[in-house]
Amino acid sequence: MAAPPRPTPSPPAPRRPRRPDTSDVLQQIMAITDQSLDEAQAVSIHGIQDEDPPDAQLMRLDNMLLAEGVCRPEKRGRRGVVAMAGTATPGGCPNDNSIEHSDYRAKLSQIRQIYHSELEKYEQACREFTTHVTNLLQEQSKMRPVSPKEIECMVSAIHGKFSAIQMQLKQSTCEAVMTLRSRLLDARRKRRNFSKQATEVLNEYFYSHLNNPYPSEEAKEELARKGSITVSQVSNWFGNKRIRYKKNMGKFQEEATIYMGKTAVDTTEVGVPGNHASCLPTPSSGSSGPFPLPSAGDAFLTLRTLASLQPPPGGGCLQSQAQGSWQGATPPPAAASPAGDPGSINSSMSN
DNA sequence: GTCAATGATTGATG
DNA sequence: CATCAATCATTGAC
Repeated sequence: MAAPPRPTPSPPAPRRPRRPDTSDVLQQIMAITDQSLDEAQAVSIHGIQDEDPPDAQLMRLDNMLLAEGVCRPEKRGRRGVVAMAGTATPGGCPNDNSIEHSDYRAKLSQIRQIYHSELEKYEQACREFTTHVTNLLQEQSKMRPVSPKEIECMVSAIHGKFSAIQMQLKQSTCEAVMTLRSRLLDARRKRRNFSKQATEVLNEYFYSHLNNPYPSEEAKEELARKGSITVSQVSNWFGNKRIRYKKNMGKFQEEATIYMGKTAVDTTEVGVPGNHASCLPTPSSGSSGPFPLPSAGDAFLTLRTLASLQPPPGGGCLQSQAQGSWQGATPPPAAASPAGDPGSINSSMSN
């Protein structure tokens, strides 16, 4: 209340990438043509160079455009893009993202097209202007002596100007790509609800391992496969679930009843049902009896209801499971305890 | 538009 | 590095 707990991260300021326009280019060219020859001469190569050494910057831009797959027109820019797309997704590329990625690729391709057509225009303009100026100088040579050196100087001055413009183009392109990337690829806060199948699988695991809802890496992979999500999504889900369940168990009672009943039925009726129940590895330390049964924590109060709703039909350890100490003050359960296994449904029944 | 649910991110911790 | 806790940001129901 006193102070906002977290300063809102810089708002995603809707920056509009400034794309070089043809009119922009024309203006630049006009600016050049407006210059008297003397002025143009003054801005000779070295003049430009020590004004702002473009080498390093230009190289950076070039590298970046190359990396982004903007350079090398249609020459299989795919590789670069795909590789980059991969890096933007921590822990693998979920099928889910492919939509955004194709969107991204489409837009990137647009940018690439614009970039190349602009570049082409610049180059052509540069060539034309150069010939124009040389012609002019040749005309002048009829009136006065024009040294080849003077021509050379002029030409390089023009090229210098045009490469400065090109640099702007590259810069703008880089900016555009970055913006696009942060919008589409980094999809950080993009959220899509999991499929029913996924939540089902996750909830089943969660409630059947309520005494130790910490799936091992293997279990996470299995869950991820079954729910068609990524392992990190599974981890996120369990992280959220544990906390939210702990915070407000009352709210989850119904859900718990459903899923615990489900798994109980599954396991009691068929033992190992036709499915691959045994494929889901028990939690990292699960099978070896992870939990010292608590002396009835607060979990008991809410879960008592469960117990009455769900009379243990032989797999009656549901409720004791649910009192697992992970809800308590000492969360990290991974430290295997010597205590006997209260009996997770999976391990006890499927064994 | 409001609001709860929920997936993702972040910073702290061991 | 996995997890917790707080928070953000989107979704979907109303």
